[in-house]
Amino acid sequence: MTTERRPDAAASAGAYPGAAAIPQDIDWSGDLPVLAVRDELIAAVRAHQVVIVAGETGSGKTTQLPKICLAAGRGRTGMIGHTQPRRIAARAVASRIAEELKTQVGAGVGFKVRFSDQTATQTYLKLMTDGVLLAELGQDRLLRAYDTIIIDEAHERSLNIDFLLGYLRTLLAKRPDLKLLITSATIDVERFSRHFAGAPVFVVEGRSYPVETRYRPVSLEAAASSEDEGFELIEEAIPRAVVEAVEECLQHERAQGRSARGDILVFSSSEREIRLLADTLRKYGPPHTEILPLYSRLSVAEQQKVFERGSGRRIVIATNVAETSLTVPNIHYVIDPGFARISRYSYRSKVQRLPVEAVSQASANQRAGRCGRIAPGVCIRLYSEADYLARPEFTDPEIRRTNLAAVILQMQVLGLGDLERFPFLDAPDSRLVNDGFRLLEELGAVDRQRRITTLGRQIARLPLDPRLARMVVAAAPLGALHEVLVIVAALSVQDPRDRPHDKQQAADERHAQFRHPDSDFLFFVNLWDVLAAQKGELTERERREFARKHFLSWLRLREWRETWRQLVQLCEGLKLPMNREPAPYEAVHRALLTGLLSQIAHKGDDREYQAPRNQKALVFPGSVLARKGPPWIMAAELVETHRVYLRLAAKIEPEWAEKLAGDLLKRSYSEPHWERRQGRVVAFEQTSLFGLVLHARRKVNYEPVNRAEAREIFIRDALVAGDIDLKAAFFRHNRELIAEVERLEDKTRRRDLLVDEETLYAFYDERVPEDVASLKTFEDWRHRVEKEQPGHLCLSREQVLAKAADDGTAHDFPDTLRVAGHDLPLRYHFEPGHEADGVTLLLPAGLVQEVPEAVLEWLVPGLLGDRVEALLRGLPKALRRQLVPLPDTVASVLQELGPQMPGAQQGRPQGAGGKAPESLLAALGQALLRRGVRVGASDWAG
DNA sequence: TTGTGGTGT
Repeated sequence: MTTERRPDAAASAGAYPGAAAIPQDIDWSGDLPVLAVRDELIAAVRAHQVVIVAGETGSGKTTQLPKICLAAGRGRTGMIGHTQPRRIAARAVASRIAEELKTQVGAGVGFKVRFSDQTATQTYLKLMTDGVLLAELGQDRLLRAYDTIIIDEAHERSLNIDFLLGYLRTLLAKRPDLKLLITSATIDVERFSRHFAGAPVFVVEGRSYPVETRYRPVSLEAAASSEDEGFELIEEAIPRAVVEAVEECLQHERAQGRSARGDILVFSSSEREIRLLADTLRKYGPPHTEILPLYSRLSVAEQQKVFERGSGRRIVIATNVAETSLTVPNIHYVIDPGFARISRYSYRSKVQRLPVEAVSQASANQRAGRCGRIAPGVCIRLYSEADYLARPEFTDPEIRRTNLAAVILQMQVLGLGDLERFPFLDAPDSRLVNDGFRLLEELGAVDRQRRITTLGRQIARLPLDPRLARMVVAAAPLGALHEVLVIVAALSVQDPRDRPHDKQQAADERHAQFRHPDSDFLFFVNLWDVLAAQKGELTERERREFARKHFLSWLRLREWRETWRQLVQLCEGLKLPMNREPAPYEAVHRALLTGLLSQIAHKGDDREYQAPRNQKALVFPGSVLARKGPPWIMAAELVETHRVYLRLAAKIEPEWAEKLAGDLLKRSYSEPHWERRQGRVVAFEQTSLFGLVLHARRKVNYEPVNRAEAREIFIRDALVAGDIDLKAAFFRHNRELIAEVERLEDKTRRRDLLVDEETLYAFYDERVPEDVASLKTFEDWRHRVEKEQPGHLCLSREQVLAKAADDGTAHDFPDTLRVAGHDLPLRYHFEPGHEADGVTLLLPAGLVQEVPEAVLEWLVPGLLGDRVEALLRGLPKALRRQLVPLPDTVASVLQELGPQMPGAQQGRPQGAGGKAPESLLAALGQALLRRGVRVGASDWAG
């Protein structure tokens, strides 16, 4: 780790001690192509602010350019900063150049990568990763620590490089004293030149041997009949073609009469395909040949085999790791099927995809170049020349195919303004930019106006993916910072688990003891606890042994620990308190969920999960949840390969997501209605997040949702309909008033006496304030208002009566009927067709015998008219005709019948005990007879 | 039933 640190560069620009350490004489020995143009380069550096140097591997540009800069007088007012895409390269280049300049690494020449700063005050040449230079922008906006900057391997076009090239272009005007050198493979250098106002380009020969390219297109005859051509190609046709190509290499070697065997490098697109090719080659390939897989995730020991020279011939089957990151020694032949997995972020599905694609011409050439380093080589391409020529010249730069949230956030912090106008070499797709902002908004790092928030600044200060940084910030208040830092550190380095192909089961068994049944994340916490406990107890040797036995990569464990340590320090700076007690599951996972809101999924049929935006996904088979499948999960990654996989997952409760989602949560309401028991208006709420329904039908108080509508429902269904438990005088009064009118309606067999509901609604609507929509708010208001106006809510008789009812009602429709000396209650009901329609005498069983039927025929005075009219209408036509106009006859007959009603003299009908009453039909018959119409008993209908 | 390769305040 760091021993010395430079003082603040900007403040000490005048007192830069590196210049004094620069050697007087530079050793130019060594036979490197770049030295042929050394003097021109020195002159160019002096004359131009920007110089582009294109050269292939072996040109010596990486080691000689810094020296050329020194010779051109650079490094005198600030360091020469020299960036590399990879840490390993930064270290290696630093030690090579330190040796050539006869200084020590960490003295005149230093390097700085994550976790290791080997620079000193006298350092005049600083190797670093491009990520480090970017990070330094935070403290040193004008890069005053440097008077020269070399961006190496610019053709790789990583996000870091593209950002740096854009930033440096803006910086050149502000720092006229700054020199910039850009090196690249000999591809597309004109683009770089144009980007920097026509900077001069030097093309330096690589020192490599000629490579003969042979095109051997894969025969797809066998695949033609297959339904899945891609499958056929990868599973059968390519392995077959590779076997043939290997044979061709061996034939070539025999024809050359070479004594030493040459190794063969086969490019492959994935671990799976490597296995497939390896199996095929072991079966059908040449005997006595070592087959070596090579890919980044391979354990260190297995990778190391590639660099240990064995005795026999070797065939190395490698992913793209061998195209840029690792140089496989002794390669005379390259076999290139022409495919690679390319990471592409889909702004539409918000998913990282890893499709297998045909590689670009640039990539194919880079692959071919891998066999021309020690001798003339042969590259066999398993595709046609026409295919090659039809391919894109260059691989899409990363900025065109990745999520841009981190870059956007960085630019916001640096105040670089509008990303759309930033001078990128290739402008990012605006849809990717929008999606980057969308993610930042989801994380709360920017607001709706896309301005960075306080939270965003905290996130930006952590050297983490924004999602992971968000988790860290959330963890402290939840008392789960310790666990979350352990997890986040693990997620930001390579998985420390080794899983050698031939010992998969053993590895899985060893790893199983650290598993948590519901969460892949807690694996890391469990493992961490065990490793932490060992620190005081076991020697390093014992701990290494433990790691080995448990299929854990010591190197990656160290990276994990160092990342964690760095994060712990930063959290202290951010004043995020560390928990001492272990955090419960919920706290840890709520914190994680803050960064993974758009990566939740809901269990569907079978093992399939429904992920956001209507996507089907599967839990990655290595997860503890792969078999179990709880209803709701979140995943650290959502990657599409053969399927969409949810990798590193944990069980969650949908309520956690609901609470965290804020404005992202969509709520819809249905069926708002009054609930008497709750005394309020409720509705069913449906919540959803990114199209996933978190809760389908939850009963909620509707008042805060839509107060106006809730109030209307409250007035209509509670106050007007009377469906409310109110012990209030006004309410009893109003109910009684309404009941009275309703009784009147029943008696008079009409439905137009009570005012309609709208009128009653209007009455309350006028009085009840806007903010009253429930029993409680209503009562609170009523108690206040009735102190001033006690009758404020009382309806008057006029207000409930639609028309004035006549005053004869009490006589015409008595409430009781006097029968056999008893006042018996009468019930009125107006509902034609109903059993109880009309008037009903409630007769105790004991009195049944005492009531003459004749009494009942007469009904009550108010109904007698209708009854008589009905009887007359029921007469045979011949009789009826003599009674027209019927209404007149009814009116005049009633005049006579009225006084004859039972009990009419006393004002009340009478039953047995008085004079026996005459039957209605008899009385009516008499009345009609007086009008000259004789009605027989059989003439009465029914 | 399984993922290309890097980088960091």
